[in-house]
Amino acid sequence: MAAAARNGRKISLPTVERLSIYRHALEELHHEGIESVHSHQLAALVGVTPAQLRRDLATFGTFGNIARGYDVRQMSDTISRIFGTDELQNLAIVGVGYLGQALLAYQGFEGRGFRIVAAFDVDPDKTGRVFAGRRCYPLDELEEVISEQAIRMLVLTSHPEGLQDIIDRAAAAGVRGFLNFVPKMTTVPSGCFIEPIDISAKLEKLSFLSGREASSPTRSANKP
Amino acid sequence: MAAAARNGRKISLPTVERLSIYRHALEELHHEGIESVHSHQLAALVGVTPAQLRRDLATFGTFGNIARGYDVRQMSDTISRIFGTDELQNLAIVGVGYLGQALLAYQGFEGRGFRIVAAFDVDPDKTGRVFAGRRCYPLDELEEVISEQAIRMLVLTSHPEGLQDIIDRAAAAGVRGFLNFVPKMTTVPSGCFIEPIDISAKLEKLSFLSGREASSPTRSANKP
DNA sequence: CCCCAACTGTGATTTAATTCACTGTGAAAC
DNA sequence: GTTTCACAGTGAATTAAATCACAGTTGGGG
Repeated sequence: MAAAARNGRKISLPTVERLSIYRHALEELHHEGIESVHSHQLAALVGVTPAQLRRDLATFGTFGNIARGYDVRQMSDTISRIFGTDELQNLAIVGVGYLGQALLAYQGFEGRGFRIVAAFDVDPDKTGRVFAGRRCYPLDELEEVISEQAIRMLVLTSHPEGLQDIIDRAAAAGVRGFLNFVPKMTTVPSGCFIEPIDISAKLEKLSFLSGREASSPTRSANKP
Repeated sequence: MAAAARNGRKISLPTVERLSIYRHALEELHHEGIESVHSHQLAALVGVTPAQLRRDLATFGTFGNIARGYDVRQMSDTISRIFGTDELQNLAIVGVGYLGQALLAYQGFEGRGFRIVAAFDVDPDKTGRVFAGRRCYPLDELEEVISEQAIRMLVLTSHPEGLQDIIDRAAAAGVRGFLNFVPKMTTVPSGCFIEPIDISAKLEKLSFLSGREASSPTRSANKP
């Protein structure tokens, strides 16, 4: 059965991160009309070893038919269920600058189980307006809108000032996850999670890797 | 001495990633006028253990004065040198959509050692125009501009179609690093590096973490 | 001038992640 | 029906990362 052992089992974060990659590859296979796939095929596609793929999946239960391999559709659905994205989750964006507007315009979230339902900003020129179909609220109404629209996660693209306060208020209002593009040190209350995305840091990593003269890469972002 | 052991030593990628965080915290300390810092102070600031911080730094040589701790300015400079961002590195953006324009408008890269000098797009309505001070070239001129402007890294925000071809051409023209926002499986020639940023994947991770009911987080993005 | 306190750098240890290697299974071939 | 083959799942082994714990050092205080 595909039922995942989601009770208090110890699940490593690297595994969860790879799950996203697997699911993405499975979606592509599904689009190509492929219905089942073997561990070594999928592993080659995403650049991991077959053993690791099998180990990752085994964390959540047993999926595969021995002779047919893994059912593409079923495995994709199961991963969605593990993520909790089998039903659309409501997000809001804090900070309607260039990046915020880019995210509001991005069409790819719904296919991954997320829906941006609101935006917030301090700028009175922006509040009240509608961006890509979503209303921009003043920050005063943060708690109210979070509660009304059942917002589970916040995407932070605002200015650094007052960021910590926004996080604390949102957490108190029931938000548990924060995706943070703002290069600023923050903390979240226990039970909440924050995932920083530091674009400059990624560039620094690339610069570091590129800089060492064509020596053996310790580990690359893809297969060597 | 602060001279780093940058000869063929084995350096773990997790360490390099934390270096970005350390440097960022050091910049903040520098702004506050603080000149030296002890491992336990800096460690607390960024959410790692003092031992890990010391171990990370020791990878690159020996920095610290035992009684004064680490010299903020010197250590920040040393990290820049390790990254190779002590001199500005030229970047170009491929794909001048919402995200591409947001990155072009972002003011924070120069302070981290990066300068966007050009943009590329397929759309004839965009090529020839200037976005936030940078010219947008047609993709035909990719090799030419890379070579003329000494572009070391590419930021990919285009449509998935033709992405692999762009990577291959850019790599042949001398680009060694790619920051990829496009949710598409790609490969790079050996000696090149690609760093994917999958925003939806980060949201999935957050959703997974939030979903498990307030149980002990296996590991969080910040200190527990 | 010498002792004390506190810190860095690092060998040793522990913990986590990955890979290896084999077992049992199920479908297909004959 | 039986044999064969290839694969999923998994304990065991290996490798990598993080933590512990201490030796050696340096500045400050008496």
